[in-house]
Amino acid sequence: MAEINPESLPEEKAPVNFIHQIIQEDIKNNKNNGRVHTRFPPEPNGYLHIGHAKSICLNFGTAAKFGGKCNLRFDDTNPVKEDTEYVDSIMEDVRWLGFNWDGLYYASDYFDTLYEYAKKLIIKKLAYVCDLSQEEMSLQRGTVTKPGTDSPYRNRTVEENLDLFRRMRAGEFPEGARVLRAKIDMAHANMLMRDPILYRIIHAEHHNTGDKWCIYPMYDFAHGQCDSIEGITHSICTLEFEVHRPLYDWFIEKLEIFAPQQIEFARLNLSYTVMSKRKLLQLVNEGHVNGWDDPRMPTISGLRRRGFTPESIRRFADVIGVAKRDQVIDVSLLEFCLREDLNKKADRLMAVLNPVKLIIDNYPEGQVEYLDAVINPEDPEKGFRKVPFSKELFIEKEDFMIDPPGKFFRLKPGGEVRLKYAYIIKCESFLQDPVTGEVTEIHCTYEPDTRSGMPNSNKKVKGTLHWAAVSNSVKSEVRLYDRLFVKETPEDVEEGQDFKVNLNPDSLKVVTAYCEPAISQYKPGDKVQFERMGYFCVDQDSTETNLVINRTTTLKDNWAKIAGKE
RNA sequence: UGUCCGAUGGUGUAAUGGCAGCACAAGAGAUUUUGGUUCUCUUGGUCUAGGUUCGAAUCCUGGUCGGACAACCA
Repeated sequence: MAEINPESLPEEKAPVNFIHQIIQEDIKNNKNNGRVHTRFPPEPNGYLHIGHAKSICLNFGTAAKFGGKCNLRFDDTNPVKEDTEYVDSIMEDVRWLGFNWDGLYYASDYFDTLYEYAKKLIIKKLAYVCDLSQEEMSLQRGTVTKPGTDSPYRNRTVEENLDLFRRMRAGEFPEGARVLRAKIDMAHANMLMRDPILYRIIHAEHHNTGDKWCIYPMYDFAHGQCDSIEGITHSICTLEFEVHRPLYDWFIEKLEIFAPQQIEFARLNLSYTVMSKRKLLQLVNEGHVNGWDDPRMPTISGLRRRGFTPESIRRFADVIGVAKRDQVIDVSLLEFCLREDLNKKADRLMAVLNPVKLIIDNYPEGQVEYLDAVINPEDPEKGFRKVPFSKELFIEKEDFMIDPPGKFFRLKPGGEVRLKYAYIIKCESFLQDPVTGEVTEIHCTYEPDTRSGMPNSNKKVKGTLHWAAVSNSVKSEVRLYDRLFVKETPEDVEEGQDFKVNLNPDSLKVVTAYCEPAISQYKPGDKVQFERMGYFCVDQDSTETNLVINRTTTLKDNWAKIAGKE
């Protein structure tokens, strides 16, 4: 059984996407005895990305919704591109997203059956061995507006075809020497029906079948039949396979086997990123990112490392919907789903990422107070943590301005702000670097009776700042990630350029942050909110002595908007 | 100059011949010891021209625009 996610289970009157409408109708008509069986069929030639997550949620979610089953099947028909590294990562990602497959299969599990299917077509005079070279075949295929011409090998006898095909399998011919083709119609308006290739010779080791085979079925000759063998009732796939459907149906009909129903939907596109495996591979290979799980990548493993939760991704998949028109989803919707989830779950902590020293002149030298701070205001049951407060603190440089604009309600000369969970302070003076003018030290006084919880703590001040004690903080390496591309559509480039010109040079900035001691209790993968700064997670690169933290995303920042307008 | 698919606010997605709704984004306000959260409100849409109908986003026809298809890739 595919795991049921109660949150994504639609309400009685919730809108139903067109695929679920079709399935509801099928169940009503008792098609397949009301059985619903889907599958997620990746090729193990790369890592899964957020686009795959949409498909995974759709397939597993559909099975769960209708009490059906969902398989995981690796469509591994091309040994030169595939690898067990990818198989492992795909299984990990699917599980992490929260799904459990019913059957785990490989297209290569069916190579024997597929071989028999091919022979059956030969016997039915519906397939032939063709000796044309790749170039010749491409020439004879015609174009979308011109019909192709028949291969001179099209009318070989059944016996000759059977013999040649057997010898292809036996390894008697070099790679590329011959192929097995379907005999359909070289003048068909659908190019895919112009005698497509069924089998080709590849003398390569397969990650699953080793050296058992030297001929491999084409995806088109494998995919539909694999679905059929597994009894898949609804083969949900992306739009580009719509033109393949007549071919799949042709195989099913001629082979006289169970007929799954293929339904196509629009693949996901996200603004400010690229989604094709080829481009992602390029980013990895050329070192623009640090591997498939780089937190800037739209891969599942990248999002996981960035600090996304499976819940937020499932919610996203639910919210974007399913339809047949091309969709480009604004990345802000993904961020919304993320914040919505993290806001409920993430423990609050204070950390200063861009520090400037603040000294409270009238606070006793050497004194340390341990103040109570709420762990998560959205989840009061989590209680409190202790934060050490003392005379010398760090605050964010951006929280102090010498001559601020009107709506700035942070710290300024002569101004008052609250230090969160602590006291109200007043800025008395500040020191500047004589050369750069940069503020190097801020001097304040505090009002002892304004500590949080004290009677006078209700005093109204405009701003509240987070802070960290100079001598009681944990230093950590914080990786500030931003979107990977500066352009909404990275592929949108001028003649002669490619998508990489739109790479964001500032997609990663590394800083040293001062964090309250409570950070030490969190382990790689744990998620927290640094108050006023954003959501962060502990990275796997952390060691005993060097804590590494990723910024998952900033908080929604209205001040940035106001400041930006001025 | 082919075949197939598609077209609803900025972005997505509903409405299945009967009041064009929802989410994100954007804008205004309230609350707030996170310029977060929460709450209230606002702006803004049926590609186009005909036809069928009492009534069309929905059905029909033409056009326009977008996408897919000519790998021994999937």
